[in-house]
Amino acid sequence: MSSFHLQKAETRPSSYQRKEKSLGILCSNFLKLYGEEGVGTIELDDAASKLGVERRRMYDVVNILESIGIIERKGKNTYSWKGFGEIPRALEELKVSNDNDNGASSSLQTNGKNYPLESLRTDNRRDKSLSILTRSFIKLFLCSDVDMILLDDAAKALPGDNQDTTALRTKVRRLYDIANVFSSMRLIEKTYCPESRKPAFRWLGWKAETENGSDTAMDLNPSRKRLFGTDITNHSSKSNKVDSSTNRKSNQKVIEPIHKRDGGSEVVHDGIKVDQHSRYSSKPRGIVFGPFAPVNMSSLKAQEAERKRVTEVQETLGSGSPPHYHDSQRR
DNA sequence: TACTCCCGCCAGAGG
DNA sequence: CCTCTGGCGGGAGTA
Repeated sequence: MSSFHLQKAETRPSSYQRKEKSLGILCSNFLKLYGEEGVGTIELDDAASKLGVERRRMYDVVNILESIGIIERKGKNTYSWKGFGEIPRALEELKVSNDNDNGASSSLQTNGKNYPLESLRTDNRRDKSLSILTRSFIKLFLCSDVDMILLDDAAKALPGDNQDTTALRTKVRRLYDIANVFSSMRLIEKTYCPESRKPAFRWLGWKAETENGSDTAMDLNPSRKRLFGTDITNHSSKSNKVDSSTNRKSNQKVIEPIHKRDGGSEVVHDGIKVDQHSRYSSKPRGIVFGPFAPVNMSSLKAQEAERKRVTEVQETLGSGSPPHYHDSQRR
């Protein structure tokens, strides 16, 4: 690993708040930062420092965003900005892509090494599971008529060994990561399953935003569920994958647009308010930086200072050789 | 308690 | 060997 890690529990500012460091916020900041301005090239290390996060996190965001077509990997450490306009295209492709069948099917686990749908030719034979999982997750919505999905169900439905509970747990963690960034983009939204009361996610789709605010619903009619992947030729098997100890019944048709979305101006996703409108409008303003990020991204000074500070801290506790991080940071 | 999901270790790929 | 990637899951933060 290259960059400095640190920010161990004991060094975190007492004001530390986990939520401020969520992938969703990082994603929002990232999009605002590169969103407009003809910034064509994105350097990961540069982005990491500008956004005040460790490099590792950039890989998460970048891999998810690439699945949506917003950016494209150019090479080591560099990505190019494609734009939000690519989203509809990317989604359409996912919708139609005829992989080893999208998620939802039970048949595709090649024993031994569970193998996720890989086609998605996008680019080289890169098996980034997060990318694959992201695509599969999206396809779950686009190629079926479900209105909302429980991540646990999604994990079971998506490619992989759904027998291995540990693997499932890990997959669910990843889905949370993905859901976070998509929620921040308002591509999906969190809700609760009417009957089970359990947390679930609903697909909102991407709506092109026209200058004057009028949006052009792209693949979703406000509060009109059905219509989702309904006519996609190849969605064939979408249901199945049911059962599950606790709540069998799994996804499929949970319908009932409880929280009729749209209308509202801001939605709360995990307590974080997302401004529906001014999203990525223009000018990288309103960026929400993490706890130790610079206050104003244009001032590299602040960043440098921060970095220096961080380095110091690192040195300070250098000799210690912390076998295990996650110490405490009790309450 | 149940749900979230950040954090960073570390293996593997690339150069 | 070094740097870049990113799988992975422990366990802390939240609701």
